[in-house]
Amino acid sequence: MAAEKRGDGTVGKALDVLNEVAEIGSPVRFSSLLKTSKYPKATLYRLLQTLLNQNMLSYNDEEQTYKLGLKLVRMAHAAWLQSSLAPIALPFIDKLSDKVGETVHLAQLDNGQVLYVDKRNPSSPIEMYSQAGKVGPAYCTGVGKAMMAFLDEDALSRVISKQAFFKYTDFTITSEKELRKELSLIKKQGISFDKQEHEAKIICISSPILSSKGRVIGGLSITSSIDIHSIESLEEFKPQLLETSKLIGKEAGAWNFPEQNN
Amino acid sequence: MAAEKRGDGTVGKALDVLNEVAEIGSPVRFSSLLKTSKYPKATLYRLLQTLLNQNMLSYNDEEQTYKLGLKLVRMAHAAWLQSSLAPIALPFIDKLSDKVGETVHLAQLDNGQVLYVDKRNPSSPIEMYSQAGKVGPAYCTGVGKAMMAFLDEDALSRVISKQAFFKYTDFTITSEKELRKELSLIKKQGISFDKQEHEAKIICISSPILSSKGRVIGGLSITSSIDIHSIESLEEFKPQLLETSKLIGKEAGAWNFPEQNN
DNA sequence: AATCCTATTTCCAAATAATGGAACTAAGTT
DNA sequence: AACTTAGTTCCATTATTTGGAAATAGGATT
Repeated sequence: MAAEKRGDGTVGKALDVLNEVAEIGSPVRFSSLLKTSKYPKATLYRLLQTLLNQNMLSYNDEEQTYKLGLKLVRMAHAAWLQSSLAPIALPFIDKLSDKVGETVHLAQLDNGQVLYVDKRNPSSPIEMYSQAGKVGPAYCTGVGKAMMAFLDEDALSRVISKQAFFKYTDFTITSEKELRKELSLIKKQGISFDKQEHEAKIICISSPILSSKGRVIGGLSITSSIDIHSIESLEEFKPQLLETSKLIGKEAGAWNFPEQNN
Repeated sequence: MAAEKRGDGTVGKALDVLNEVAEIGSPVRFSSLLKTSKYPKATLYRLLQTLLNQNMLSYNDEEQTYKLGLKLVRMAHAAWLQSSLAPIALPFIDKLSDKVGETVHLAQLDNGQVLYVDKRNPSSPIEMYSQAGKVGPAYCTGVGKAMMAFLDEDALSRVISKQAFFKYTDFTITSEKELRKELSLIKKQGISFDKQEHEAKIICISSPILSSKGRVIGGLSITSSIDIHSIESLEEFKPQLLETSKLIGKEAGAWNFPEQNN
């Protein structure tokens, strides 16, 4: 279900194809791409060749498959440095991670999803799949809900419209109504929890990172497992979490970090 | 000094502009880009608009500046997963890092440079700037030299021609002749060292990761500082380093990891 | 408040590049 | 040898890109 972009000419089409390859997530053959592609054979073929030339894709001769190129990894590092909260938040996250000894995530909202932009592991990490660059759902993660709770109605409804409300676990929120109720509670409390809503056994406490004008610029969370913590014991991190979020927000202001989100 | 790609039409031009923004490394204004761009005003303008539309760039209204977009961070995560050695090498690197308690880097050659694709920090990290996605010079890093040493002459001369031979420290190798001498020594020993050649005080021991056919697919290093280790004490890691590299090479074979490099 | 900058954005006819149906090639199958 | 399937190339038509120039916006200066 690739997003359709209107009217960006050839560049748009090429990036469309690139996205398709990214979404498939594993090396793909031409014919396989052709089946789901909205472009005719010759066009798709040429777009792939161009992307290959540009090192945005790489091609495996033996298997005749295309996959994303390393050039993207390089570019993304630059993007991460100049466009994410991570470099600004780095020292604060290090400190928080040291203090609490648990997994810490830094996230931003991107196109209605949670984009993790940094992560700190404790010395003995719990098994969990997340990394910088990974995206996750907003409606059933701690950071996602924390950020949504502090959006203005306009931005919020845009974000909500993009939620899939897939029931990952028995505890996943699966309707807009439930979600909005939860969000207003979060806004009151200033903090959100993930009570095994996305992954079984995984719980977290999160807070939004707000700019000086009160606009959402990111989210911060401390994650653990029910084998180690209860929601109640996670709640003890609340002061440190809020303090760190505040410091990051202030620092971001000093760096003129932009506030818009979608 | 952006790489010129000829003949990829509009897509090539757009990616060229994207690269330019990436290389500048900080938010840029239109006029600033225009000065160094090979495209006329209106063309550059439209290319930027297209990239904005596609979320490859983001625009700061107040400052009127362009920077790389978060979409790149998302795509790169996918690229990292499907095109780098990192996912394959992950368990082996974790284990090595645990055993030696030092910083471990996993790198690949990309366009004549060292591209770091993964990194493990010890519990008490030394101060050092490197991350997944970061690139570094090949001629003066442990992993760079280890990988170069095992290239065939054809690939090697291509890579050497791309080296800048900038003198980072008093110990940096600054000529092709010196480098080739060093590389043949490395090939004999099966291991390379970085003796403060890139950053003062930073030393490392590295080995190449070879495919079953003996072709270079990556490099692995254990890094430390002269405050903690001598070159001699780093050398004690040699067996573990070689063992890990071998295991990763074998695993990569099982996964059909491609062997080409430039 | 009028004028002059300078930076950014829009316009449009000419130039160029992209398109895609169809034909072709290569590699495997019956 | 005939047939299938997958990938690549061709080329006249069509659509997009191009870029000089003009318009606009936002300061700064008088």
